[in-house]
Order: sequence, then structure tokens, then C-alpha cells
Amino acid sequence: MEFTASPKPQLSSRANAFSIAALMSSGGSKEKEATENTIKPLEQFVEKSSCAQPLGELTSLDAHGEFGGSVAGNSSPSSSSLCTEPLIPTTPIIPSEEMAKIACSLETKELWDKFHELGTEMIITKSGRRMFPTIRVSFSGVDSEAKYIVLMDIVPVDNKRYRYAYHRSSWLVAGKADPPLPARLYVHPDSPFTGEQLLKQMVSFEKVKLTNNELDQHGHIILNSMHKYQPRVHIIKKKDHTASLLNLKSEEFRTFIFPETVFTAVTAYQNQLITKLKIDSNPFAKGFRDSSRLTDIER
Amino acid sequence: MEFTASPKPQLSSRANAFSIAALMSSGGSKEKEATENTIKPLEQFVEKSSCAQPLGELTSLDAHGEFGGSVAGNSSPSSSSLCTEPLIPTTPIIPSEEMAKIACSLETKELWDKFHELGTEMIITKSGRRMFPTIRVSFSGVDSEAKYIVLMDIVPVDNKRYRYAYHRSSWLVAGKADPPLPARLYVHPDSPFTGEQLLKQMVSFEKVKLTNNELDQHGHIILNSMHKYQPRVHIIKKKDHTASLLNLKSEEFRTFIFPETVFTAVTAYQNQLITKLKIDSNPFAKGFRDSSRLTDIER
DNA sequence: ATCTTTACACCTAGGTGGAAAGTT
DNA sequence: AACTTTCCACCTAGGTGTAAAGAT
Repeated sequence: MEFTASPKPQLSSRANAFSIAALMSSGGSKEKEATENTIKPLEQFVEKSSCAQPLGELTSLDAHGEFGGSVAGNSSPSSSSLCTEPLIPTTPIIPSEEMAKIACSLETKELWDKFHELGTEMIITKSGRRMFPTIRVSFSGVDSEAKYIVLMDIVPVDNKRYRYAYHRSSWLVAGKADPPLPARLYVHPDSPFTGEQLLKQMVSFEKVKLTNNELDQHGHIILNSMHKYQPRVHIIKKKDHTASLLNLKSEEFRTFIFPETVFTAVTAYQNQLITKLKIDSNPFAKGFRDSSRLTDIER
Repeated sequence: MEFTASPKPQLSSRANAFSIAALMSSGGSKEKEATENTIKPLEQFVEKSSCAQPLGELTSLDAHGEFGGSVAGNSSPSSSSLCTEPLIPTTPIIPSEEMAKIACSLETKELWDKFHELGTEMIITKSGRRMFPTIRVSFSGVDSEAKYIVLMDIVPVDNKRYRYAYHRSSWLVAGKADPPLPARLYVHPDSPFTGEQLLKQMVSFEKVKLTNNELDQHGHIILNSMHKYQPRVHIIKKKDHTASLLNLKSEEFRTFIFPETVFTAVTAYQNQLITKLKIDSNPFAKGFRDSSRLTDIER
């Protein structure tokens, strides 16, 4: 007589996010290895929004890796990383005067920096694993009366596959990247936001999950293990009521990246220092903390 | 070095629901005891949408209790209670042809019926307590292309205060109702819904919380203990982008009630049979189940 | 050899009614 | 006497890394 199941599925914002993401799924690149998926409007825009300033590691084959590594905010003195210069589009898109005012800062920069120094790793599993640290951003310069969609995706940093050399505790290039996977967009479940909301409160992507399951049906972001990735945050201004992600041409958007959030996807942690930092900073991993490191006061 | 706190508060749909609810708060009645709160547009509409068919218990003083008890769906043969006839407005509001097509059914009718037979009680606490059973509804007849706001409120059934006579296991009238409390609307956090979403999936109000704290700052629904209440579900069609709950006149709405969801608010359960049914049917109360009632198979 | 998967103990986070103490 | 409040053990639900087993 326990009542938990129900004849109709629960209507959740997750379901909405998933259905949009599923609709928008497309090949991760436009190379010859591109999958059979059709390129949809937003995906086209997102692809074009990558930065024209190449990293040293870039190859001409790499459709995804055209990121600027020198994004503003790396040396921000405050507790958050301010990213006022988003990706410069390959096909230049000049943001409107209004959208150009928008700035986006990373709220958890100190923690990301600690991981970045060691070489951030993120676990990916078949059922999906959360990111830690979480991407948390706040916006300024938005129109408090307007409505915005905030979303995130994760794109390859280069065209390489890596392996970890335990004996020297460092990452080595292990060859060319595996074929790209269906690119998925994670639309923040609280979207659309009013500008007023965005000015008051930060946006947390804590619920986004990463998977290595190419056939994932949950809308999780699909990644290749042992590859390097860059998360990106996008904001789109809704110009009118009918405008959706499916006819993005009628809307304006901007893309922000935070280089300190680059990570390598793994199915098991490689660098023991990363494991230790995760255990010490993620509340859910408290059970693995070394109690011998307790201070006298804590003891 | 544990990272859970953050400089800016998390932007959650709860916060949104609360701010709207707070804005809409108003006196629970228009009697002389009415609070200092101003009557806002939606609240006016909602008040007017009560049913013109009086219950036997009604008094002329009772601005809230004008409900029809004979709502369609009580004798529904299916697993859910179909409520095609919502409250008849005191000031008649003829729904548009389009809105008139909308039907709303209660998904958890069997369980509600079990409680209703015994006399449903709901715990209210200072910090807020969930309802059990949960109000879960599904809609039909909505326009799949339109957008809708779905919300719920809880109104007094009569102008009485009750007490429970333990020696005869029944409720007695204990006098006139206490002064009405600020009426709050619980806007479903996934609002606005597309009609398509509403046709596919049910809407669950599992997160709504009830409190007896008149000064509650969390947006919970405030009730008087030992009073009888009727939950209501409202659906509003968004006519245009700018239309919000604050200028409801430009929108259309309908109200649905399910008489089997009437309950008495209590700070501790009165009827032991209600306690037993809660323990047996609410998964969170599993710890109180009598293991002596296990069957041979379960044992 | 080098990854990947699975079951698991150990957490966080928070929803239950009970029992005892508090209030009016 | 008739409620109300507080703290608690016991749950659900689900996020951690581990270790052993599995896969290629």
C-alpha cells in the first residue's frame, strides 16, 4: 500500500531540458567524421561562436578547439573570475550594444584554480556523474525587464587523446582524438530567467551530468574518456514570446568560457592529488577523508 | 576546505514561486477581520471563482466557504478523479469556449479516498510540512501550442473551529473560526508549462508545504490548526508574453476542486487510524511500520 | 596493460511520526 | 486539559570514491 508510482510520469524541468537538448543534438564537429545528425540552428550558432585566437595545441583538423585561452578574468583579484570577453566568433558576430554590456563571472574560481593547477579530472559514468567543482556563474549588465535563456555545453579543447604516466605523474598525448560524440546542450532548468533574477542570484549548473554512454537517453552531456574539454556558458536574450531555441536567429546570444574550468574526462581518477582534493572539498566524499588529518580543535 | 556556501544565493524556482506568492498575499477573506493586506488582481479572481452551490455547513459570514461539494468526478470509475465542472463563480465568469474544454483529473484519487473516509488530517509545523497524500493532477483539453501557469491554494471550508473527541473518535465543532490568515498562492515551480507538456505529463504539488507560522518567510501556505480546508488547483492561460500573475485581467483561468482532498489542519494527528494510514502509505514513514504485520512471504 | 564497469560503504539532504517538554 | 514545539531515530533519495571484476 505504498504510494510512490503514478500512472503518468512526473512533469519535471529536467524533462524539458532533455527534450530541447535531444532536439538540438548534432555531430560534434563538421569534419569528415561528423555523425549522421543534422546541424540544427542553435548548434550552428554555437559552433560559430568559438574563438579565433588559437591555443598552441590547436590543429587545423580541430573544429572544436578554436578557443582563446587568454580570456579576461584569469587574473581577477576578486573571489570570482570575470569573463567580459567571450569567444570571438570564427564568422564574426558583433553583439548588439545591449548584449555587449553583459558580463559573466565564475563564482567558484578559487576552487577551480586549485584543481586547475593539478590538472582537473572529471569522472564520467554510464548513468551520468555530476561535475565537481560545479560551474556557478553570475551575470551583470542584463536588462532586468528582459527574459534570458542560460545554457551550457562542453566542447573538446584539442584533437588529442591522452594517457596518464603514473611513474612521472603527468599526462602524455596518446594519439588522435576518438570520433566526436553527439553534442548536447544543457539548458539550465530554471530558464527562462528574468534579467531581475539574474542580477539578484547566481546560476548553478550543479545538476548537469556527464556520461560516456553514446546512447544516453537522459539528456546528459556525452564525452570521450581521456579527452580534454572546455565547458562553456551561453546566454540568449528572448526577443519575443514565440522565439525558442529552435529559431535562434531571431534572438541574440553571447558565449563565455573560463579557461580554469578545462578538464580531462576519465572513468577513474588518474592523478592521486586530484582524488585527494576531490575528497577534501566535495561534501559527498566526506566518508573518504583521512581522519588522521584532523586538527586538535576538530578532534 | 569544503565548498558548499557561496557568495550569491542560489537561483531556484522555489525563490521565484515564493516571490510571486509573497506579492500576491492578501487577507484570507473580505470580512471585517480582513488583514491589512491589499487585495491583488489574481486574488480577486480566485475569490470570485468559488462555487455558488453552498454546502450545508455554510454561514453567511464565510467568504471562503462557498464551494460546491458536488463536483463531477466523485464517482469516476477510473483510477483518477475527473473534475470537469470547476467552481461556479459567485460573480459568474463564463470561461471562453477554449478554456471550457479543459478538464483536470486527480491522479491519486484511490489514496485520497481512503484518507477521506477516515477524515483526512494534515500536519502543519512552524518550518513547514509537506502534504500527504500529494495533490497530483493531469489536464486534457489544453492547447498544445499555448502556455499555462498552474497553481494551487487552500481555502477554508467553513467558518468553524474543530476539536477531536478521543473517547468517541469523532470531530466536534469547537466554535467560530479563528481570524483568517494571509492567503498564499503556490505557483507550481515548473510554470509556465506548454500545453504539450501538460498533455504528456501530470503536475505534482509534492513540494508545497503547510505552516501555522503567520510570519512565514518561505512562501509556505499558512493555515489555522483545527480548521477544515479545501485545496484548489488553478490553470491560467498566458495570452501574451508580458502577461504575468500581476495583470491577470488579460488572461483566462479556470479553477478545479476535488472534494475528496478536504482535510483538517492539525499540529499532531488526532485520529489514530489516520496515523496508521499515513505510516502505511508514506514511504518516509516506513520506520514506524509495525513489522508484526509482515506476511509470511515478506518475512 | 590499460581502461571500464559494478556493487558497496559512507556520506549529504531532507521527509516521517513519536515522545517529552512547553504553552495557554 | 488541550493543544504546540522541539529533538530524535528511522527512513527515502541520491552523490562520493573504492576495490574487485570485467573488457579489449
